[in-house]
Amino acid sequence: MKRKSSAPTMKDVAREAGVALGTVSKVFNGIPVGESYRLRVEQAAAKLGYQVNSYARGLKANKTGTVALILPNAYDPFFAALADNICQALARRGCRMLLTVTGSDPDAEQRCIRMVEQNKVDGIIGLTYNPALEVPAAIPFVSIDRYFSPAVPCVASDNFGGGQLAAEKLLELGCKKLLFFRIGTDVPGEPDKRLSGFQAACQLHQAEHTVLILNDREGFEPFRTFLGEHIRGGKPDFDGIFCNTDRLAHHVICMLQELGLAVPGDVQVIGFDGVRYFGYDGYVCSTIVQPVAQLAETSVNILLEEDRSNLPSLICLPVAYAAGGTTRE
Amino acid sequence: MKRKSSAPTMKDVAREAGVALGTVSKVFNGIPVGESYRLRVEQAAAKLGYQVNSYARGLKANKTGTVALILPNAYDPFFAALADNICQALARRGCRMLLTVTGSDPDAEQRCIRMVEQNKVDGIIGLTYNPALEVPAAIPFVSIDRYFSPAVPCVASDNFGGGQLAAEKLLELGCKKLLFFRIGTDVPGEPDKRLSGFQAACQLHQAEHTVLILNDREGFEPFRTFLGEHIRGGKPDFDGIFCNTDRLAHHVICMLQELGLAVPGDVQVIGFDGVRYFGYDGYVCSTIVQPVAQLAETSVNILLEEDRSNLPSLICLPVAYAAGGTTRE
DNA sequence: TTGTAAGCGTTATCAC
DNA sequence: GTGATAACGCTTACAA
Repeated sequence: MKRKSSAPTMKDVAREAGVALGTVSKVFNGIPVGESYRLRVEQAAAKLGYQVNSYARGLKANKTGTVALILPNAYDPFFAALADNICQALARRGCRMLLTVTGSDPDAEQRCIRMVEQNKVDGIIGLTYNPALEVPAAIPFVSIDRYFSPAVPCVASDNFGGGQLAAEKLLELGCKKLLFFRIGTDVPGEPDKRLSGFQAACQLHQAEHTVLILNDREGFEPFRTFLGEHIRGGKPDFDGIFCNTDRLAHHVICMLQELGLAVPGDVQVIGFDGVRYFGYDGYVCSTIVQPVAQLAETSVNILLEEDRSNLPSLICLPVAYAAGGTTRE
Repeated sequence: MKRKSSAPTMKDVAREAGVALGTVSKVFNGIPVGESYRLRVEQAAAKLGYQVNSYARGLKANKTGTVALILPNAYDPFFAALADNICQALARRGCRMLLTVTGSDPDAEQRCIRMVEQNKVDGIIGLTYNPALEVPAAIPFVSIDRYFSPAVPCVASDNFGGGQLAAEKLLELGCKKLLFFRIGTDVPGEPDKRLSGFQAACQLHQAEHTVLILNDREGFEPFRTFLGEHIRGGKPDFDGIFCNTDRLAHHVICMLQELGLAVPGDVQVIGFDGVRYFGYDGYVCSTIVQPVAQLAETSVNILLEEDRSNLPSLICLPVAYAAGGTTRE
């Protein structure tokens, strides 16, 4: 019988191995130690099932090997993929991930930050919508999709390039009259650039285009109304739609079909995000795919970068077009 | 200027407030203390932006307010919903969630367990496929969807009831010849009961039914072959299919359509899980909905239960049928 | 009631 | 290269 019932400590290992406490510590920190000692310690540790207590270690070393990820939610396919990839990227670096979801509530976002602050995490990766969010200067912070200030590194997809790409693809596929649809929050963010890129490409190619932007709380119905109003004699005024997100694209496609239009026959639709059925099957629609894995990897790399004196303030990662059945190939 | 550059400690607060260290501690632990003292402490803490260091606290109290969730991945819509709901349920109880993903790799699962063991989490919720998984007896553990032993509480949907419900719905909707399709792991788990329930209902109603079970690594193609072989003259040998998961249902529906059959016109299909488009839009198909929120809430409640002497070994939560366009209503 | 002091498990600094 | 010893920030008896 070992002492109490609690987990074995370094002291136990030291006693078991017949060495000093400090020696055990060195073994577990990769600090050179006599071969015979190391073996004795390792055997004793294995025998006792010893695990270093990372809290005690964190208390002393002021590093905990834990990073917090703050997300609006974990069920949205894009966020879910992000969480998954970030978790893996962190694991590769020997870190654990604390996940908090905010429900897009600014107060909850601030609470989450405070909560993880207590936990002495080594860093925070946040995808947030609180325009007044106070990020603690003491903890490394990386923002995804939202630029705060030069001091806070932001990692995002090349949203501008993605918007361009979408427009060019539609034109290349024969579309003559384009539509841009967007629905979302008022809080400015990198994704806003999708429209800019789209417009830039349209201008460059002198393509007719219309823009419709809605706020979250208005719901999808105004799009239906708009679409309905622009169909004359069964044929639409437009033949290509770029939607700000795959989710919107999906809704729009359903609306078009309900209105009797064929996709991609009458109208071609491209979304944004690269959402797949069940997370890993085919694309839900033709789309501009965000490089989720690179987004994750990059965020983690920047967050864990030792030299924080010279970090980029914005990194945009390349997107790619993927056919998903709602464009004519 | 405060001392170093590091975060303020209780000692700083005590000095600032002009009280003793112990008093500050009491204030932050809700232990009664003189009103005037409490105010002084609170003001000082606010002024300094003090946050209790939960690692130091955990070191002493042996409670960290952190729970680990071990999942095969975070991108599968069901797992993602689970992660989201468990995160919320934990937050409601003042706990944080450490998320680890294993890629369904048994070794990775064991590694995750060891990793979180180091972190002195207050408990572990696991959805795992390692049949030989060693769950540490010292840490409260709740298993989702897989029964280990009477000592390890398992929380699951009422899979048997769900299977029954699916069969009954199909029969009620006029199906005469039923099919059960399943694809998945060999590791036994609660979801296996979906078939048992389905068969029980078929027997009860004396309904013809066929069962096809595949292993993950065989892919979906055998289903296509099977379906193709059972269509004569454009009409199928069957008119109702219950698929083990919504994902399988989705693939089957695509196959049926490719084979020229109408869903739900010629064949009705019911899946299992309750997967929604983009996590919160409509159901992907008619389905037996798992009560994800209750699954999460229940797991957390059992995990955090103080009295661990008398825990249930298996809890099954009620499922519900939801129409999703692949059945005739 | 308030203040004091002894740890919790590690790491880091020294003498040996 | 090894082994005492003093922190790290907090909780908690216990003494004032």
